[in-house]
Amino acid sequence: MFALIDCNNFYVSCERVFNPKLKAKPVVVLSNNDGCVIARSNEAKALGIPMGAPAFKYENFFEQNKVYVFSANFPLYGDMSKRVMTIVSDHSPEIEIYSIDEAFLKLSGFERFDINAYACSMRDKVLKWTGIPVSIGIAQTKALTKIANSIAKKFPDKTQNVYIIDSEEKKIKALKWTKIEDVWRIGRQNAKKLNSIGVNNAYDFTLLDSNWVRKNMTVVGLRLQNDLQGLPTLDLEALQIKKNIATTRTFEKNYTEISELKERITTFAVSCAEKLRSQKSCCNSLTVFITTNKHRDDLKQYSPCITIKLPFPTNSSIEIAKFANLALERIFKKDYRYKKAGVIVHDFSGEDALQIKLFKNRDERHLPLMQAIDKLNLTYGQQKIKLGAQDTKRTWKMKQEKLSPKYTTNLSDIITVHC
DNA sequence: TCTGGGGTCCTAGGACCC
DNA sequence: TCTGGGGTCCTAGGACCC
Repeated sequence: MFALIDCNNFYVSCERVFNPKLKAKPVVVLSNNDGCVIARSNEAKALGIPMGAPAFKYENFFEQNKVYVFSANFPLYGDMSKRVMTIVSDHSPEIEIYSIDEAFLKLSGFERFDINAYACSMRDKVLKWTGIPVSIGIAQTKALTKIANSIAKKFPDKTQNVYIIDSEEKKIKALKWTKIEDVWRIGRQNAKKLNSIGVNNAYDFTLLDSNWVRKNMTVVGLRLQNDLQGLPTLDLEALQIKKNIATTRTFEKNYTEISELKERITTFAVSCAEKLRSQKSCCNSLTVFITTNKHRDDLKQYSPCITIKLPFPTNSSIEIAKFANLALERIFKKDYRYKKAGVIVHDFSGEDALQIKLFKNRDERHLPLMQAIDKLNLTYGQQKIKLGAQDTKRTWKMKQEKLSPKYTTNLSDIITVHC
């Protein structure tokens, strides 16, 4: 059997742990730049606020309905996630941390266990030790645990947030209950395709001819079908180092000059290089993109993107920034209003695996220099040491007007208890 | 005025090889 | 008249996830 542990309305729950007056109130958390809604409490969902709602369109609505609004506080959520995962990982030697708020467990050798009692005690322990409520779904396969989990979440009174699919009848009932567009790994495009041939729920999907599924939904769809039928096909996946690292941002205003974009691209490149160094990788190629505002159909659109191969693997901020700017120069065109840009690095090799090239080699002096910069930034705060091409006056990163304190990761934000 | 950010996997098609 | 067959590698783009 597999189990899926999923934190309920995770970001909202994190805010509630340190701010109890938010309990039973509508609460939403906004994306970076306070752009759109990325988490909602049950009360906010009941008010009809959709996922991804643009915040500016809902300003009045939030006020009228007394909705508590927060800017995303990722240091807090990341730290709370670590605490939850530590507890969860005590419950099985085989775990896959699937996202910031979800983990799969493999329950091998639990045949003689009362799995329900085991799951309930895990749920209680996480709540008591971290304050985060979780739902747990258990079934034969990963795809079925996803469904079990949504049942556990949807019917808290009946399930106490723990649901096990352990019989054929329960499986069929659960599959019939799940709308096809709500199935894990069925996105908008596939749902449309399936609806058009009369497949409306997960059960219909399991009955489809597997050749049709293979042909129209690739092996991805076929694996999912097997898994939903109860045939374990998707296994736990080991934690691996990243294969891509990206830093992308929407700007607070439109940029038209290449000099402005160069400053942004340099900053994004530096951020990618820092992330590369933290996982001890070098990149061999990078992609730069810039784009105009896609939500404005009255403006001229231009969204170029370019990938370049680097002459040698590197994780030096200086080198990566230099190549990213060369790439930018090749795609930039005048007379457009750019709203967003990004740098993505890929094709990684290990930091130590240096390959000597005949003509161009990386500058070995960069490595100790970068180590020194990383150390200084760690001690004195992010971005204290910057490249000259970055805007040294720019101290803020993005719009975060409703940010809660970093209760668990910043000593000056620690909560005070009055006895 | 204002609409997020960061990932993974798969496939088709081009370029190349003998 | 007629122009093979079997590979590999790489990349862009689509679809999906949270």
